[in-house]
Amino acid sequence: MAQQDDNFFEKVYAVARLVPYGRVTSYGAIAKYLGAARSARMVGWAMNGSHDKDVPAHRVVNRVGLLTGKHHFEGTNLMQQLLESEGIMVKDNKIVDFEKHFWDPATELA
DNA sequence: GATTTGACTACTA
DNA sequence: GTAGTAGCCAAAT
Repeated sequence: MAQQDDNFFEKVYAVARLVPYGRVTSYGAIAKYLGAARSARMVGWAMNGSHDKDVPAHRVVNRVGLLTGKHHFEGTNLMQQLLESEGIMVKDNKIVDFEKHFWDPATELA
């Protein structure tokens, strides 16, 4: 059985896992890649269950690179710590040079 | 089956 | 420039 999973959630997880080390993406970018560009919220929703999956949700931020979902992590700085651990600079819960670290699946994966 | 919610995004005041 | 509201879509209650 292919693990493609037709579920919207699984698609989000799949893309999130494809995010390369030291890169980040936005909910809208993933949503767009899934064909639901206007369902950026769905991506975040899917992330709610990402804890059961090995999904690097810390690499997924909002369109401005703000760590909006950090509240959903265990610690208050866990998300930032993970990002900094990958060489990404985080300032005030926001990714520095977000554009440089931005990884768009629709562009990178095409 | 209808209502609420939700880790977003964009527009408008 | 900041703040608030509206629009989207899909899942959970």
